[in-house]
Amino acid sequence: MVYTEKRTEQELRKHGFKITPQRRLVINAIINSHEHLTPAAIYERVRREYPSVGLVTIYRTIVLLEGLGLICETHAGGSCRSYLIRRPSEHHHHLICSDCGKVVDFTDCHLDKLERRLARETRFKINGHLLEFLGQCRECKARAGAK
Amino acid sequence: MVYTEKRTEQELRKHGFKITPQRRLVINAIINSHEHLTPAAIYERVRREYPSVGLVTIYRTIVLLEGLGLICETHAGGSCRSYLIRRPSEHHHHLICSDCGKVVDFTDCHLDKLERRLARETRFKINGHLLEFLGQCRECKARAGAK
DNA sequence: CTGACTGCAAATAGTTTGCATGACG
DNA sequence: CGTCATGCAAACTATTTGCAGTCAG
Repeated sequence: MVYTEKRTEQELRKHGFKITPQRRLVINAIINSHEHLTPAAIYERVRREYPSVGLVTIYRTIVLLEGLGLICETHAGGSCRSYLIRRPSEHHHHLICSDCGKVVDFTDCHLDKLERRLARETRFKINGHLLEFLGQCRECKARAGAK
Repeated sequence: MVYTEKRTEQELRKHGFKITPQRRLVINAIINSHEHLTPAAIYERVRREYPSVGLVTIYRTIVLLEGLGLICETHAGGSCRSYLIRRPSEHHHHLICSDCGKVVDFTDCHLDKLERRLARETRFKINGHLLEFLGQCRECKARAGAK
């Protein structure tokens, strides 16, 4: 947790960007949520601590953090503009709860073999892939069942 | 090709929707493109044949076709609102060229084992997944190399 | 100090809705 | 013929840009 925060700030400094309270709050909002947040959701959270913040700053910070590879977009859960903190840089994927938005990361997708086969068959040069699982987490499953 | 078109129209009729020239053109535009098309791109193509069409109709038709499962969204290639025709309903995925937008479908993702393991470990009920590979097709690779 | 960052307001892009007219079945 | 579909205009939402003042380094 604290580590991720430190690392994110270090990365900003390393590239010559300034650490402002607004940026710090955006980073914290994303780190402390285990869901994927839309720009509006980030705005709302940052505003609780810092009411004068502008939505524009949220957008600009998102672009910045994404450019540095510190956060990443999710796709499967509705909005295509939802963001998550990116844990240290290994390749990873998400399992997303479609009810509450909770996200679980996993890293071992074993797609290399498939990727190689596709590359061979289609003669594409494959640069990457997007993999997200969608489902219901334990709690939401229970809640839905109880109804 | 023709088959897909017929099937799409049958499906519309089956659900009580009317076949209008506009709808036919939207369907054809999506079928005949081997790229994923944004609403604006579909609009432009339909307009060539039917200049009085409204962008609104494109949106409404997209929603309709998507609701019937006849087209599907792509995610990996930039815009999150790009559509492809969905070949008869088996589960499939896309390999997308990030330069020209060309799409190759593939069906065998072999993710069942991974899905079961994730479900067991996280206690999620997994409902589906999104998998897209991104790369450069043969032609774009050659063109890029030649430069 | 000074350039980068912020917040406001306004511009822009993308999408949806209300309503009168038109056309498929 | 009745109803569903269309197209226009207008409303909305989401995002971006210009600019003057502010602040981190």
